[in-house]
Amino acid sequence: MGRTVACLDRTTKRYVSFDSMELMFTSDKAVGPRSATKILSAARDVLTAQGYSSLTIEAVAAAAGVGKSTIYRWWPSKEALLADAIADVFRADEIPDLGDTRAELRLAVDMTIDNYANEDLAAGLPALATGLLPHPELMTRFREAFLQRKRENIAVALRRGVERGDLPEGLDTDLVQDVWAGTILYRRLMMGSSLDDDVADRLVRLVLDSPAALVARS
Amino acid sequence: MGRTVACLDRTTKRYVSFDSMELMFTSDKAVGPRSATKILSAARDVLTAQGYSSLTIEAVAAAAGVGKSTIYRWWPSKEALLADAIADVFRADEIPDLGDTRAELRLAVDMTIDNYANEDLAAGLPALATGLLPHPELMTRFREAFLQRKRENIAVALRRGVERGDLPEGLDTDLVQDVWAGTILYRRLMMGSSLDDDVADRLVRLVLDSPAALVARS
Amino acid sequence: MGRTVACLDRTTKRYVSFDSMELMFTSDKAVGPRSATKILSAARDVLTAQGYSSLTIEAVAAAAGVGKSTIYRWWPSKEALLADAIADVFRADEIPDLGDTRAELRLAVDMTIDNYANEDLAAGLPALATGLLPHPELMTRFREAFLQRKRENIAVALRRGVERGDLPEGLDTDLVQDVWAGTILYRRLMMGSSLDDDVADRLVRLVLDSPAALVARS
Amino acid sequence: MGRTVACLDRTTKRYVSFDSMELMFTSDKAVGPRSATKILSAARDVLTAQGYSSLTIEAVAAAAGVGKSTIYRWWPSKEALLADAIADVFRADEIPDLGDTRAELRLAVDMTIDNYANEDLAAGLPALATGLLPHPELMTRFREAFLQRKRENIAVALRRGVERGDLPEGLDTDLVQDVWAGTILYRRLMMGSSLDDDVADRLVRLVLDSPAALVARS
DNA sequence: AGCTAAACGAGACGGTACGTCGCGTCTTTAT
DNA sequence: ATAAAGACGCGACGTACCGTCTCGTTTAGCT
Repeated sequence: MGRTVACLDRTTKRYVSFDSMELMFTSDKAVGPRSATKILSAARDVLTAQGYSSLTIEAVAAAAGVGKSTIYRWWPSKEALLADAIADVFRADEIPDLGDTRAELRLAVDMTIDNYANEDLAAGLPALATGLLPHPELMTRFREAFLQRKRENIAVALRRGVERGDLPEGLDTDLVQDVWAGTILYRRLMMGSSLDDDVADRLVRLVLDSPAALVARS
Repeated sequence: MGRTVACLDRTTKRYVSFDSMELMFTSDKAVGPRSATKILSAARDVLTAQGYSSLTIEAVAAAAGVGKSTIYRWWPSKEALLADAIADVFRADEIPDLGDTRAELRLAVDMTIDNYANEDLAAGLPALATGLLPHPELMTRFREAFLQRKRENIAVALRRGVERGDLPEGLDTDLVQDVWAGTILYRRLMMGSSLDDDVADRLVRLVLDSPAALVARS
Repeated sequence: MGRTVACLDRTTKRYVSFDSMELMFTSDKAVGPRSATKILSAARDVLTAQGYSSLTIEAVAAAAGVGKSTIYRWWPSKEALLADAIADVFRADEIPDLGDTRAELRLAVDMTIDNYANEDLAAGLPALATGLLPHPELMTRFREAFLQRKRENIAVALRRGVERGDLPEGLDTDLVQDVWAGTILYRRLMMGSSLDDDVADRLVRLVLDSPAALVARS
Repeated sequence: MGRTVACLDRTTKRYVSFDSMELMFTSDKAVGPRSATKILSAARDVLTAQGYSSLTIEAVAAAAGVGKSTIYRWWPSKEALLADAIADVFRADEIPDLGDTRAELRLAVDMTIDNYANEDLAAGLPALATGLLPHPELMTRFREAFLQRKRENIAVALRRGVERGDLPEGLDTDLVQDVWAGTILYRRLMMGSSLDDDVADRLVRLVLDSPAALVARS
């Protein structure tokens, strides 16, 4: 299971996001920008070291030792670059079957916290939202490339809970994840609150205890 | 009860937030920007009509028929201006005592949805978060000026629910509001999902049904 | 008698070239770019020190300690700037009445050589020609602002020669000047030949000796 | 008798100009760019159709259906390419012995006008001058490859005039040609004046009538 | 006829300069 | 006296070409 990276489709001349594993498997030679790694990592470095307001294409190019045009050749905008830079380090692990629904849910919440509470990259998320909001089609592509895998992996764990009878039939796995991610992001970005053990535990219990509210409209 | 607006203290040269009522009451003394209303409303117009990326000081000045320096005299940054422009229309109503906890919670959720799902202004929120994130002290002041009143009014309603016995002693009102606001914002900004009646109802039931998870650590 | 400088007509919002004397006479305060002098002189410095291929707007701005936009605000193109920079030091003296036609013609030829053989600025002339050729209307304005005065002053001297009987009625003063300027420029730019005393003398004699060929078509 | 074309000496890695006849005669050895003709003609096409400012290597390569590297393989710079493109169509005919000096001189002047008044290519000449000025050695090589033959052919005709006694001993054939070419170019490029029959005739008479001024310093 | 080496097309790359836009400051003009 | 208008130094934008550099792919002369 790999990360997504940017690539220009040579046939359509349109930019597409490949899964890096696909990339590796489809070609033993590097396809796409030769310096994709260098560039994405430089973008993260700049974001971490200087903050979003200093995340300019020129700064990334300089940090990566690359010409601006190389970045523009492969990424159509700062948002696209930022999306890939974040996606590249976004956790989307499969939740192992532990035989213990509560433990699995806790793993899912922890992974979500890992992603959103990441000191540096989290700063990029609202910026990304700002940039993508006026372009719903980009937003959709971003969700698919970026959040899909993580949400699917977590949904698998939730469905295991349903099978075990720990969670009710018809659980709205999307809503559960919106509650988790939303609460975590909101506390992180707007409230600056802690995202400690206690909060994680309560988010788990919220799902274990109140399933009726989280069951999809019949 | 008025809205907060920004103002530069001429003595200390520091930026301060006035309650707009104060402003209105003292306006015969020509304190504060004469064109505050024009400017904030122009800012919202630009944001609505052209999106955040076109929300420049120059555009706001032009739309308000005002010189750039007039804006800079009173607001130290685009973020400050944006914050006031949003705060100016942010709903923070008191929740009336309906004698019915569920109905009151629903009012609270609806108000939150009103604020965050507002087609146009919501676009400004992640931008605001982006701008404020590197400045925790600004973020704090923003929270106080901006979210405080709304959260207090909702907390009053939640505590009424506790007194009525509909909600448990020790309910963590902050966490409740984080779950509500977070879920709503996340769906609005990241998922583009609907924020319909059903979701509102389930967010209410989530709080009514699973109080254990929402009680502060003992 | 002044030099031409660039100026934006505030009414028409179009760029115009003013005679600097006019400029001085029309306004005791500086009209036009506050740093016109700094900029034009920086342009000449760069041209002299590094050659035309290094004469970039960015280099001029840097050398003048000025923002690029200040240059673009007042000059619509590199050619316009170059034209003014050259015009600013282009000799267009009146030829004094010496009572000696040969001596006056020699003054005229020497002035022409001064202008075109100038080690550094001459390099700018073919560049200017290249830039203006596709825009006949610019070329016309350039001729008027730039060459007119010089040609008129020389024509005055030629007509004195006609009055004295040293040159024939109907002398084509334009053709004379085209022959002089053309020969000098061609030797300077294309042949790299010397432009010494001897050449100057022969260009004078060419006009004194062969008037028939230089009389306008009857 | 052919035209000169550019070629990179594979041994010395220096650029040399071949006479195109040499090229044709040696072409069985595959010397020189296979697509020299295509490229030079594409260069002229671009210059004619879009002007000098659009004469980029990339545009020429595209117009010629050729890779950029093929051009760079054979021409070290845009100026070299332009020089060859112009030289390729530059007239340098021998002036036939008509037994009539005036008629022969007129042929020479007409040929010069043909070359310099060519609507499209003339635009390339000042550009060429601009590019070559900072490199005197290139300028010299250009003169030799480009102007030499034409000037020699005209000089032959002038010397026939001397032998016939129509022109004086010691006539400075270089100065004559500088006057002709200079006047024509200057009127064409700087003045935009006509280059009609009348001008041609007067340039001829200028040389026939005023030989003293055109005799080399004794 | 098949092989080999060159020349070739295509175009990615690190760069430089372009001309534009908006920033936040400062100056001028006109109430 | 205050504010509009807007010039200014600055820095990033996204674009166009530069000249260099791999890449396969012709293509032509030589076994």
